[in-house]
Parts: sequence; structure tokens; C-alpha cells
Amino acid sequence: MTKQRKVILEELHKVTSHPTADMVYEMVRKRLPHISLGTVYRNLEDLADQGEIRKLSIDGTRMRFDGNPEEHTHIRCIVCGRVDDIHFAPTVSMQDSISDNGYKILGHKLEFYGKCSECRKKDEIMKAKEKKRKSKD
Amino acid sequence: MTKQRKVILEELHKVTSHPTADMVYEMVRKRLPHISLGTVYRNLEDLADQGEIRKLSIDGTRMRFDGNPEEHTHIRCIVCGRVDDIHFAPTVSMQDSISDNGYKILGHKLEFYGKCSECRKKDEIMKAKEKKRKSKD
DNA sequence: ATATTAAATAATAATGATTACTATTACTGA
DNA sequence: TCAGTAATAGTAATCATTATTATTTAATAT
Repeated sequence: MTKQRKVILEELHKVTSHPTADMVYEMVRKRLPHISLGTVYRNLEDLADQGEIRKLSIDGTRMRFDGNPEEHTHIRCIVCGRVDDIHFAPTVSMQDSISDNGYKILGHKLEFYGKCSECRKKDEIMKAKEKKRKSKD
Repeated sequence: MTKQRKVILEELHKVTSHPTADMVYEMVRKRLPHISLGTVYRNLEDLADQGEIRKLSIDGTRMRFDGNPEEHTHIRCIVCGRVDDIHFAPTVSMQDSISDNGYKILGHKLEFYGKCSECRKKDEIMKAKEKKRKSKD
């Protein structure tokens, strides 16, 4: 556990925003200005391998990281891309309900998507403006 | 609907392997040897926007594409990376069970992971070899 | 304390997936 | 036929990630 790794883990524990590697780099750089991006990547990888954090592949081309290694569910805004944790208790064990397909099932990833309250608010504002504009014609 | 787009869609409908853009390119190239990779990317994007196909972000850094646009569940092998469709019927509407978080929920992505039968078979073979080797000592 | 070894780092280069750009080609309607 | 539009092929640029390498740090033995 080097100084760098320690700070990376600490910073990741501070937030619930599921940052990308680059975001983690910026966060950590405030405390360790000389840390290199490669070090951030390597430590995030190692921490994920050890089960201390989680790697999430939810927005396509870039990885996101979650300081909470517990299996839990995410919700992503399709407009702004933010990712939040949600509490979701499956009524039956989902994994038990799919057995006879040859796979040995080890876990699952569940992600809901929709519009977050902020983006919905912005939609309202846009609609109001639109209405105003039209009434002027 | 250009010739290129038509062939891309047809080839994607032929398989259940959830190919990457590059794999689609190779598949399509057999029929249209002069198609460019950029055209494949653009059409996959457009087809996904129109809801004809689905973009999947399940293996981290690269996108995969699914000729079946219906909401359904995937299972991925953590060893070889293959992705299969599975039939999964949630007992209650999962989306209804998470409401009061400010999000307007539009859908979900569910992915199970585990080991596919082929990789498990390989494991067995490896174990058998290991045993044999040890008994020789 | 000092030398020795291994591991981790910073800085940089290389890779791989995706996107952007541009000249050319194919289509469409007058 | 011809002008105008849209899509394409080919290529360059970008962005995220991984690999490389010399240097630094930490740990261990002398």
C-alpha cells in the first residue's frame, strides 16, 4: 500500500460519482501533484483485482470506478451521464431463476437508466421557454 | 437505406454473437470489399439511434452490437468474453420497485456473468492434467 | 549505517477504438 | 441532362488505455 494507492482509494471513498480514471487523476493530483496517470490506472486496476473497488463498464468507451465494492445497482442519466447508486432488493434471487444454460453464474450487473431530476428540471425550463416563444408569434 | 446499411443490418441479424464494430466490418467486407470502417461505425450508430439494433457496453472499452433491439438480458463469460442472450422473466416489474429517487426510469440493462460451458470444460481438462502431473511426482 | 535488491513510480511512447474530415461518388427531382 | 443533396471511401486526428524505461522509493541483508 503505497502513498499513491492510499490516496487514490481515499479519494474514491469520498465520492459517490463513479468517476472515470481521468477524473480520479484530477482528484488525486490536488494532493499529489506529481502523480502520473499511468500510476492511477495501474492502482485502480490492482485495487479492483483485490476487490477493494469496482470497475464499471457502463458508458461505453471509458471505464468508471466505484469505491464501494459491494454488489449493488446503478442508475444512469441518459442526458448528462451521471451515475448514482440505488437501493434495489430483488424479490427472488435473480441468479437462481436462470440455471439451465450451461453457464456457472457468478454474479450480475444491473443498471437502470432514465432521466435524473436535474435534467428533468432543465426539460421543464426548455418547454416553458418554447411555449413563451410560440405565444409571441 | 443504402446498400451498405442494408448489408450491415442483415449481417447483424445473422449472428447472435454480439460482435464489435470491427467484427461487423469483417463480416460485411466479405460482401462489400470496399466498405470503409467509418461507414460501419456511422451506420451502427444510426441504426442504434433509430432503435433497429442495440449498442451494448458490456466489455469495458469497446462497444458491442446486438441485432435484436428488444430489451433482453445477456450473459457474459468472464473467461473468453463471449456474450449470449438468455431468457429472463423478472417476477415483478423491476422498474416499479425503484421509484422515489428523482429519476424518471426508462429502462434497464441486466447482465449476468459467469463461466460458459466450454470454458468450464477446459477447466476440467486442466484439472485432470494437473492431477496426472502430480501423481507422477 | 551502508550496500543490495526488488518493487513502484513518473514520464513518455505506443496501441487500439472511435470520431472527424474531405474529396469523391451515388441518388433525386426539376 | 444537370444541380443539389446525402452517403461513402479513405485517411487523419482524437481519446482512453496500456506498455516501456529510466529513476526513485522502500525493504532487506550485510
